[in-house]
Amino acid sequence: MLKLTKKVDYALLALNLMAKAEEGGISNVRDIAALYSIPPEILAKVMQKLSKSGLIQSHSAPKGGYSLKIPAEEISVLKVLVAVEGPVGIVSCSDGTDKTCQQRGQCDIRSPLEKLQNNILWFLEALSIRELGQEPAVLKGVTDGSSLFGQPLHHKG
Amino acid sequence: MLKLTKKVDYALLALNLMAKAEEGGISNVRDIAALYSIPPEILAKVMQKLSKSGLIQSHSAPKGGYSLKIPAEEISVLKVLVAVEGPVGIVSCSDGTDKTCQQRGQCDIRSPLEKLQNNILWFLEALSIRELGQEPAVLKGVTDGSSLFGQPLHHKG
DNA sequence: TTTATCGCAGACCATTTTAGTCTGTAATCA
DNA sequence: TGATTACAGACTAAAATGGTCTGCGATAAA
Ligand code: SF4
Ligand code: SF4
Repeated sequence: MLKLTKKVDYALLALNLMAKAEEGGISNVRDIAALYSIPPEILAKVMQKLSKSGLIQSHSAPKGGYSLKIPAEEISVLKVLVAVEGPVGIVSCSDGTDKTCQQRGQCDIRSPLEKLQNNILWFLEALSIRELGQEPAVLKGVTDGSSLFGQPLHHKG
Repeated sequence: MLKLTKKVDYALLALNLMAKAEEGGISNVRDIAALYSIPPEILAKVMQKLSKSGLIQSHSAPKGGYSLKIPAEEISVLKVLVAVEGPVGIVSCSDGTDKTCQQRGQCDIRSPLEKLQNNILWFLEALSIRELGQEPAVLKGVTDGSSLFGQPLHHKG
C-alpha cells in the first residue's frame, strides 16, 4: 500500500539514464533493459506509454530508440507516474475510478485527506528526473524532513 | 498505486468518530460498522490491530467496546497506517520486505526516492486524527499546496 | 529492394495483494 | 447462566500487479 509500482520504478530508471546522456541522445529498450536487468518486453510497454504522453520521442528504425522530448528539468516524477499508471489518488473517492464509495455519504474525513493528497502530489511534481540522479544535497524539489520544520520550501519553477 | 487501503480508510473513519466522542467514550464495532456501512467482521479485525498497537483500548464485555488509549492529538495518520498495514515504503527496497530488488546493483535513484518517501511519511505523521474531522481551514498538519511556496510549516508538537 | 533492427499493439497468464466471509473461542457483566 | 462484546485465524473472491508471448509496422542500412 502507498507504494510505487515496478513499472514506475523502471520508467524512472530509464528516464534518469536518458537525462544523463541527453542532448538528443538516443537509447533503445534492449540496452536499457540489459543494463538494469529489466524484462525487455515490460520496459518496452512502459516506454511506449511515456512516448504517448509526450515525455519522450520514439525513433523506430535500426540504431533508433528513444530520446527525451522535453528537458529533463520539466519531467516531474508525477508526470511519469501519471503517464505510466494513470491518475493518482490516495483514496478511492478522489482518483479517476468513480466507483462510489459505500462510506461516502457518512464520510467526514474526505476533505483533510484530499489536502494530504495534494501535498503528496505537490512533492511528486516538484521532483524532476533531472534531480533523480543527483546526490541528496543537490536536491531542490525534495528536502529531508528536518528542514520542513523551520525553512520555507522554494519551488524550482 | 500509491493508494491507502480500505482497511486504513475504515480505521480513520472509526478513530475520527471516537475522537469526536472521546473522554473515555466507548464505541463498539457493531455500531460503527452500521453507521458507516462497513462489513462488521473486517472492521473488527482492523480495531483489533489498532488495539494491539496501543492506539485504542478494548473493553470485552456487554456494553463494552473500544475507547482511545492515547489523546487524539497523538494518534497520527502514519501510526494508524502502520498499525493496520505494517511498515510503509514507496519503493520495494525501503519497506519491510527485504526481497532484494533486481535493479538495486545498478540503481542510482534510490537516495532521492527515499528523501521523497521521508517527506510523505512526515506529512502522514504531522496529521493527527484530531484534525481529521475538522474543516480544512483549521488543519495544522496539512496545508494546501499553495502555502508551501511561501510559508514555513509548523509542526504541531 | 531486401532485411535486420527497432518500436507498436494487444492478448494472455501467474502471482500477489486486497477485500471480504465464515467459524469458533474467550472475556465480562447483568 | 447467557447475552454481549472482543479475539483469533482459516478461508475464498476479486482486483491489481508483474511478466510473457505473438505478430505487425516503420525505418534505414546493406
Ligand atoms: S471513506 Fe471517505 S475518504 Fe475514504 S474513499 Fe470513501 S469518501 Fe473517500
Ligand atoms: S530500482 Fe532502485 S529505488 Fe527501485 S526498488 Fe530497486 S533499488 Fe529501490
